Amino acid sequence: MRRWLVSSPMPELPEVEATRRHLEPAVVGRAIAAVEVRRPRMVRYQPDPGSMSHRMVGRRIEAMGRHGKFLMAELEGDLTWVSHLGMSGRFELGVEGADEAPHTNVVVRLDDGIEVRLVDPRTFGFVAVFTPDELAESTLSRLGPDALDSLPPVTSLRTALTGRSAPIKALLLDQRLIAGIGNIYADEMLWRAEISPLRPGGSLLADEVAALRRAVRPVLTAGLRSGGTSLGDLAYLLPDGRAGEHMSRLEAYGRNGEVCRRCGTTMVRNVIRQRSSHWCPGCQK
DNA sequence: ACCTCCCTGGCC
DNA sequence: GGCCAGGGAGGT
Repeated sequence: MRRWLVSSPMPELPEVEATRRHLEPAVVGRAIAAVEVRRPRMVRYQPDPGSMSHRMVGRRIEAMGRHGKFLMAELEGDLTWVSHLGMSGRFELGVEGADEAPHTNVVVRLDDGIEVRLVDPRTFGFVAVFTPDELAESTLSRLGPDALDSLPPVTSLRTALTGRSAPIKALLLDQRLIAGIGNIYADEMLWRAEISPLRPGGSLLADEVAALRRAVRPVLTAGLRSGGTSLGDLAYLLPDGRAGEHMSRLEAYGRNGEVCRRCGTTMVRNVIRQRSSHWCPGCQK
């Protein structure tokens, strides 16, 4: 199981997007035949948790979307099946009756016998099915623009950061500002933009905001290339123990005590808002 | 705007 | 045996 932690990153935006691409062809157009909730805790923010299965069974899945780190399947009848992978969740596709991974907590069986399985040891992830009203009151409606698909222009970002005294690292993680940036990739973006995670958001100069903005897409797409690859064949990757590539490509996250690949300074780690930050005091100002 | 909690497996 | 990882909700 150590292989999972080493070779495959947390389910941040690139991994969630890879999941969406993996699931989409299997689920869109199919009807839901059965839902099995083995860990009730995984069903959350649902007016009546027991009703989730009832809301799902018999409905066709019309589309598969993503906003930030949330996955959304549009169900016929104006319902939205929302899921979040938390920090240890993943979706697996399997044939009914075939081997399943430990911690398979929710199983959604489609009308062709394919199962969509939510595997999540730490159960920080969740699923729910919302009506339009419930969706409008949920966290999803308060998410900022998606970091990958609709990153705001520099001027909007500057406005959003004006007067903010919180460290830029904390603001990057605030899903209401930009949706989809998690702890690993926030550190990568700040390294790339050569900005210290401790800098108050409002202190960033115009060209620094621009540099940070320019760092967002490359970092996420790099993660999508390698993380997506690992995710796609994860079922084979785990038993074989083949190492994924993504961790070795990170420039900041987990590199405290190691030498910065840009300037040679020893990198450091400190805790910002209860989250670990990894950065280079030599070139990140 | 901040802190605490949730949860499990890996690791010391 | 105890600590650590962390996204997001809830409380103050």
